[in-house]
Amino acid sequence: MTDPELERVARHFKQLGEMMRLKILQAICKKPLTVSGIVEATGATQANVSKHLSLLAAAGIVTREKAGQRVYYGMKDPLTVKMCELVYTQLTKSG
Amino acid sequence: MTDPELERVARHFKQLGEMMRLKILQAICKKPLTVSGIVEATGATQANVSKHLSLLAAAGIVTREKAGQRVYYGMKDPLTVKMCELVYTQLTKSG
DNA sequence: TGATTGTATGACTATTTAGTTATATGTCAA
DNA sequence: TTGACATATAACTAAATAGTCATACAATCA
Repeated sequence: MTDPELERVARHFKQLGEMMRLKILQAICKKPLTVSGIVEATGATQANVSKHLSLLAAAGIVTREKAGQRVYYGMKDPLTVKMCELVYTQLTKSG
Repeated sequence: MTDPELERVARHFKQLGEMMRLKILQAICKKPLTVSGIVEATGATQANVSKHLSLLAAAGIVTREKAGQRVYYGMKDPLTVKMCELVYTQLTKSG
């Protein structure tokens, strides 16, 4: 890969390198949730969740769909969840 | 996953979320290289490469093997390279 | 031994960014 | 309209960390 390509891949991984964001992804991995739903699921503040969702959406990791005054966020690519599981089993395997 | 588990997964992804480290991984993904070999391959300074390698080793992403005064670093798990490729195709797919 | 080479590390700076607070924006109901 | 609710964002603080420079440590060779 060229440097710009590596840069993009790194930026993608960086988004997955924050526990709060993984928590958010875990909350929406089954089905899309509203921001307040995610707030409730994660226990984080609304502002913090909203900020993380903006980053995740900008990175193309989550989808965003307005429904009235609510906004539903969902997983864009099932591969992301798979990757988290892969890393998890990889970690538990090596102790 | 529990919070501590998510924390570990996040920490792992965070290591992959830096271009310089991806560059290093790309350099050693075929076969292990010495630190100076990686320095040459990446163009980074020796101190910087060494620091990143310490982090990667601590995260269990690379292997470390001394051979005389040289130290060979290699990929610990081929899955890591697969993941990078997955993200790359995922990104190029979505533009 | 001393000199040299390969690797690691401590101290420092600058940058990035997670989280908070307060507020703005947008949407619906009465 | 007004009021209530849902989401986004600006300003800020504090913490983490990439990169640099100098130097320490370790292993080899003359």
